[in-house]
Parts: sequence; C-alpha cells; structure tokens
Amino acid sequence: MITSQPECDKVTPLTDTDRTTPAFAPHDHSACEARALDEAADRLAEQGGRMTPVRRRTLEILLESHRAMGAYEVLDRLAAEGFGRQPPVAYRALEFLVEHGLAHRLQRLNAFAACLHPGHDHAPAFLICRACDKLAELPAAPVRAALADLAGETGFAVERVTIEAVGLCPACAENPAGAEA
Amino acid sequence: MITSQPECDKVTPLTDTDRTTPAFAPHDHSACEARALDEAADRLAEQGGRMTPVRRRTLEILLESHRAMGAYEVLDRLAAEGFGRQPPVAYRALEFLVEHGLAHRLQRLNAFAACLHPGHDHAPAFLICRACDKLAELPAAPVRAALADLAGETGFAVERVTIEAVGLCPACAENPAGAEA
DNA sequence: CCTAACCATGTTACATGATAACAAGTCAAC
DNA sequence: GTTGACTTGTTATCATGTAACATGGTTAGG
Repeated sequence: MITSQPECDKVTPLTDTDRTTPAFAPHDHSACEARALDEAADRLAEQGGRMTPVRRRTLEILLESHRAMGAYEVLDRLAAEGFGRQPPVAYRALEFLVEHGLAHRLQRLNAFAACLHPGHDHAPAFLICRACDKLAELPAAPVRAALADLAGETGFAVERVTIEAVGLCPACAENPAGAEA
Repeated sequence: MITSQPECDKVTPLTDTDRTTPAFAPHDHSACEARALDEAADRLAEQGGRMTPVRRRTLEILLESHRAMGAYEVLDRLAAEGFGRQPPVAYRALEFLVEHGLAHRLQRLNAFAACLHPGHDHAPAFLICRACDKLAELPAAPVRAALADLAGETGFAVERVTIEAVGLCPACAENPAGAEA
C-alpha cells in the first residue's frame, strides 16, 4: 500500500505558471517538490519555526505526490525510517506543518497534503479528484468574498473557511477507466 | 453531558423569514422544530423513504438544538430510550437522514445536524460558532458559482462542494464570556 | 562551563469516529 | 400466508485523534 515514488509524469519544464496552475497537468514534479521545500524553509525562517528531521521528512513524504495522506499512512512511513511509531509523532509533525502554512488538512478526507505554494499566506479552496485522488489548490479569494457577503448579513464573524470540492479532474473525466493511479 | 432541553429562547413568533434566517437569533424553537419535522415528512412522502421510529427520534434529537452532534452522542440518547446501543444504529439513521436531505454532515466536526428547511433541494454553506457551537445554514448558490468559475478554468468537473465557516455568531461576538451555552 | 527553561521527541493508554458481516424481525404485495 | 425487500439489532474490528507523562536536546543567563 505504501509507495515512495513520485506519481507525476516528468515531462514539461517548470514555468512561472506552475505557481498558480493546479497539479492535475503533467509537470516536472521533482522541481515542484524542490520549490515547495525551498519556500517552506523561507517561510519558517521568517516565522521562527524549527525545521527538524521528523518535520522535514514528513513534509517530503507529503510532497511525493499530489494526494492527501492519512496521519497513519504518514506514520507508517516515518516509523519505517526510524522515527517514532506512535500516532502523536505523526500528528505533531503534521500539526506543525499546518500551523506554519506548509501543509493543509483536508476535512472531507481526514487527511493532510503539502502546501504547494507556502510562500503566500493563503486559505485556498481544494479540488479533490474522486477517481485518482489527486488534489489541487485554487486561490479562493473570490469564493471567500462571496461567503463573507452572505455571512455579513447575519452578523456572523467568519474566521476560517473550509472550501473543498469533490469531482473529476480533467484526465479522469476523459478516461474514467483509470487515467492515472 | 447529555441535555434534552431545547436551547433556544422561546420569544418571538415565527415568521416567514425564519425559513432563510440563521439560527443564531432568538426564535420560537418549538415551532422551528415542528416545521422542520413537517417538511421532512413531506419530503419523505415525495421520495418514498420510510420514517421509522429510530429515524424520527434521531431527527428529533438533532432538532432539539441548533448544534451539530457526534454520532455517539446521538447513539447514547437512542440507547437511553430503548433503541439499540451499537454504533450502526446511529450511523444508519443518520445516513438515512442525510441521504434524504433531512440532515447534514459537518465535515469539520465529524458531526451531524438537522436540516432546517428540508423542503428545498440544497447544498448550503454552514456557519459554525466556535464559542457556542451553534450552527446556521446559508444558501450557498453564489459561493458555489464563484467556485465553479475558478474550477472550470482548470477543466475540473465539480460534483459536490463543502463550504464551512468557523467564527463567532453575533451573540458570542458581543459577549465573548459565554453568551449562550 | 553549567544549569535552568524551553522545546522536541518519544512512550503508554485511551477516546472518538466508522464500518463489515451476519442474524432476526417487520411489512407490503402477491 | 408466503416471498422478498427493507429495517433493526448484534458482534467484532478498524480508523482517527488526544491526554498525560518521561526523556533528551538546545540555548540563554549566570
């Protein structure tokens, strides 16, 4: 059940648009991964958080694919690599990453995914493909604005918003048989 | 931990605007409850579902408050009233209610809440007060539209959307000490 | 250098959330 | 009144998440 290979086709060179482009399209995933790690380091330097071995490894594991992983899936990987094998090990690392904007928690999946552009302070919307389980982040400002309008009328003070869409990514919509595992 | 009293102030008479007004404001909760049950019965009649004792009681329990309840909290109540005391009893009743549009599942809370206007076929947005745990439904069409726009650009076919906001309801924003338990 | 304070890591144990698989009861239609 | 679909109940197990405490490392002040 555990795979450690990146899942992305390594085809097209990295461009600036990758920063805002969803993860469904083929792309140079090792660069995608490396950039996210770099930006994560920058962000931590600003915020004062410490990037320890468990935390770094946890982030790397999440970055291997554009999927969300359960805490126990991450834990198995960490345990296999010599870190602790008890749930709090994984939960603490994941919580740290989420708090510092380096990863996201997917409420619908009870799972976690690496943030793909941690440089920005953002609360994105998520697109979750129900066929291949891949995940994309979208800038959610317009959506949040629409919600804030509605909530404002009621006097409710919105603090955090969860916006998660389930559906089919372009590849899986074309080839429902199983475009990409 | 288990309370069976409705939590709402029983003050103002029911008006048509209650249908679209969030649940944070004081209102005649017994009427609110009764209407939701009526509309639920109507909806089931249309759809062919059977309103059995467990299901009805489960819906009534959810309707007692404008909060979301965990499946085990519901189960405790059901067990105390002579229904089965095993998890599937609660999960099946809750699943039935959700499938028939009579209740909602709150992803952020891993919990369930009665739908307040089951007559409409809707996928609302939720406002969750982090202080008093009360819950309101908002018509989410504008929000979903904004999201569909963004997702459409990427070729992603959105099927279902979760929109849940956490924050402070008007009462708790004014009186952070503990406006209403 | 040393040590106190803080943080990170690890553990045990448990709480909470969810489902698979099977047995038995209910009810409507024929 | 028997068949067949649905509902309810059970046992057992799995998945997810946390509280509480012990240990170890880092670091700033003395």
